[in-house]
Amino acid sequence: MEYEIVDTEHAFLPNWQAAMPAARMVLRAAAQGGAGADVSIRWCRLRAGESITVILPALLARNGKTVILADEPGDALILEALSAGAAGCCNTHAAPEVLQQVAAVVGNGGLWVGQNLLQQLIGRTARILSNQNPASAKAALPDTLSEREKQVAAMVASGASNKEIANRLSIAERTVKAHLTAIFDKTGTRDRLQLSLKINGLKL
Amino acid sequence: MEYEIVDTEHAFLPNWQAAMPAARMVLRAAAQGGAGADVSIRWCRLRAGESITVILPALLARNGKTVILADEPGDALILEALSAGAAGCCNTHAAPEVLQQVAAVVGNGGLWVGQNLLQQLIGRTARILSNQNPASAKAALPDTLSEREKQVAAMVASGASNKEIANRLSIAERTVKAHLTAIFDKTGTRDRLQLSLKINGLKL
DNA sequence: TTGGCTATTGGACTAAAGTACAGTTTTTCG
DNA sequence: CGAAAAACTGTACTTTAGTCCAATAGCCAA
Repeated sequence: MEYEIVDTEHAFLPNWQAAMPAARMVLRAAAQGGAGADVSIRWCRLRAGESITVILPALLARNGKTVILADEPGDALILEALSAGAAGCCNTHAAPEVLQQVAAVVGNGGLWVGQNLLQQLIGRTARILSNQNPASAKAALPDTLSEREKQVAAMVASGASNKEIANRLSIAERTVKAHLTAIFDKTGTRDRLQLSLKINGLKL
Repeated sequence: MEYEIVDTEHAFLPNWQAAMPAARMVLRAAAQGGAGADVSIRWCRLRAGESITVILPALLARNGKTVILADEPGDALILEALSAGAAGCCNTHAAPEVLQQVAAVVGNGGLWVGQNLLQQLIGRTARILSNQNPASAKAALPDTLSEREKQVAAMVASGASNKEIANRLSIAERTVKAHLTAIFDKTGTRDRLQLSLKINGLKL
């Protein structure tokens, strides 16, 4: 349960003190090199105007989870942080209870996302996902595909090779190819990768 | 800190017992009417095949937060639950630690979303927000990849063939293959489709 | 019954993709 | 400068993918 706070100056904010009195304060310069001790969560403060991509990679190379404490957290910033590998991103001046909450979630292997952003994410993506996530990929496929073809298409979209599909469906690899030819034709795709992108909603 | 568990039959599962021994068990029929007491979180079990929209509205009309305990939680189901107003959705048989985690998050006014789904939401929305530009894809790649490799990887992930990549980068197709071999090695993928899924956040 | 659709498979082939081994040039950095 | 990493390319090879032509068998509806 070792916490490490990384910042450009050695100032321990009151809310940090309250949330994690035992945390170790480290200057950002010092945090770059060396093989960090057994830190479970590394809190890195991101000051206004700074870019995540500049400081995050060096931190991720070390052990433990990384949480961004942003002076000016915006949805875009949070998304960027999470995409880049951070386990969470919250306001630098968040209440101690919130920080402890974040620590609990991240410590258990979760990702922390603020409620505002989460609501937005859900609203924005609900329809896309409910129709086009790999699990229910079949639903997103054109009705022109037969049942068997949808089945094969879904497996291709999730990364299976022809041989794997053949084995799992107990049919000849040749048959898989036949289905695929029909699928490419009906869906207007040229190969399995294009098909995957289409099924997964990443391409028009 | 009053917990109420709503189910069709009066069976207290072991993991529930462990996570919240003081919870009150209520049959679904009884939970529909009346002005519930001061319940902070209402856990409602959703059995296999049942629809959320049928049982959730009645529960939301009452006080407290509602969390769905799903026998067969899928991404689509979870989204449906959250969209419909639930504060979280997790597996009926989730470990006690997870349930307590959920309770903590929800109790503090948050929404609880599983990590898988969250990763997907983030990946998708990040792409939407950044308008599919290659920069976002590159950011999602391991920093062990060199600049050129990230460039190639991003193009592969968007569906380009080796020849197309070679033309666009004005290098030999052979060189593209060389980069790909290194990319597969570093990312732990076996072919371009797996790489695409990984980069696009559809696969661990 | 016949025609159409689907599922299945074979052989043969072309085209990509990916690997192995080997090498040169350029860039980066101490 | 000199070492190391990255970028680039070649020949040759194995493995998948995808296509073409052709055929058998089951199911359903006009």
